Amino acid sequence: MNSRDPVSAKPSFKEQMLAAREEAIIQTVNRLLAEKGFDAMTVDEVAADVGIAKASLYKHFPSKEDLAAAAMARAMERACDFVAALPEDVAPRDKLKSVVRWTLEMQLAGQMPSLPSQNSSLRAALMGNVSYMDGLMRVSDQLGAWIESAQAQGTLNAALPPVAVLYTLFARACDPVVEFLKAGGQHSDEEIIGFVLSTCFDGLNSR
Amino acid sequence: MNSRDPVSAKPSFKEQMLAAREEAIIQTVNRLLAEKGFDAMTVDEVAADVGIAKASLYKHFPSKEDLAAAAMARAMERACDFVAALPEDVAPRDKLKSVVRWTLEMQLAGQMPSLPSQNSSLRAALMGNVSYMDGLMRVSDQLGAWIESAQAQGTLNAALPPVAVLYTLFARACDPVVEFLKAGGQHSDEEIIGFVLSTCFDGLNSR
DNA sequence: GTCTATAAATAGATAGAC
DNA sequence: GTCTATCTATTTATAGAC
Repeated sequence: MNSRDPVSAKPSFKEQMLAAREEAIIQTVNRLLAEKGFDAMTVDEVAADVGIAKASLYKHFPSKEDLAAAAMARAMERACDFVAALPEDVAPRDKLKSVVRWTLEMQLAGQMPSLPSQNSSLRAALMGNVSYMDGLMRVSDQLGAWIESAQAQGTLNAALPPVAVLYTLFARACDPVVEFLKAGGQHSDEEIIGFVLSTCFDGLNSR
Repeated sequence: MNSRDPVSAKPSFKEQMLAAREEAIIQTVNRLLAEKGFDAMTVDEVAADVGIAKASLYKHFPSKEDLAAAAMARAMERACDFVAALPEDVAPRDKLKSVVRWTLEMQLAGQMPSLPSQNSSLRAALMGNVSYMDGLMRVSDQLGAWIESAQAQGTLNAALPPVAVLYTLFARACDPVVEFLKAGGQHSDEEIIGFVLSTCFDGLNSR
């Protein structure tokens, strides 16, 4: 159990410093992605914000796309953790609601990164990031299972294909309505969350 | 009634050619904005697509932002026309539904331009474009009136602030769910429209 | 690994002839 | 107004010393 056994070895001080720096980088990227988006974010800016030279940044991540992918992977990990930590005894529909609420809270806190879905080089970097893909699959599988349960229980509209429901829930994580209502300044964060949750699950129609 | 009377004058051949060229430019920009978004669209590309030199493009529009704003203004005009052409005898809620359906059809046809909401220079160009601002106000006013009517009639959830409803409807015009479902290839355009309309107005919950 | 300095490429915008 | 050619700034990425 030493440095010759990389699996169980306790990380050395150097390794811890390295990990801490990468963590700082990812957090900065995460914030910038949430603030201004992928295209407007520059690598110079990231380096300056972290407080290291740009060349050092490229020792950790080989490209801007990989930088963004790492941040998305981290966000997906957090989503995974949240999903896994939900109490068992809650109805599947309410679990889905909790997840949406969580994504809305992240957005309002300026901590939800989002990427342009059209960029192909970015898609390649995302699909090449095993951590991201793993998290995405796990979250999708879990949400998909809850969706089907809720539809079987009659609490979720069974006329909708589960995948359409899944996409609709994912889309709430980058819903422009949140930022617009926030920019309006007329409503508290909790009110905004209530409105979006209501339109999402209850719809616009009167009941 | 000649060239000295610019208000009522019949446009000269030269003016018609100019207008036609600008129309071609705007249509190209519209398509590129729908395909790849503002950041990925380059001015070189626009010029090449239209078939003129880049410098010529800049004689018509002073910047890339103005180019995009012109395309958005045109799209807003079309929205205005559609809204104005809706039959009077339809219930307000169904008029709103028709408008959303129209935006979904535009998206599926690859003709709905969309801009990043974070870019500030872009916002300035948009707000400086009187045609766009005029169309935006007219559409917003009309939709707002229908929203309040529908809430008064009890067909739309009156617990939601009208502005939240308005934003939710606007957001459907750039809903990523549409492109994801389209990319999935499992559903027809009409099915996709049905799903999105259902989630928007009926919500995800079972009824 | 971190730094300074620089390369290499791209893209928005313009000069000046016609 | 349209063109070719060019400018200028920005940005991703790297070379090479320490």
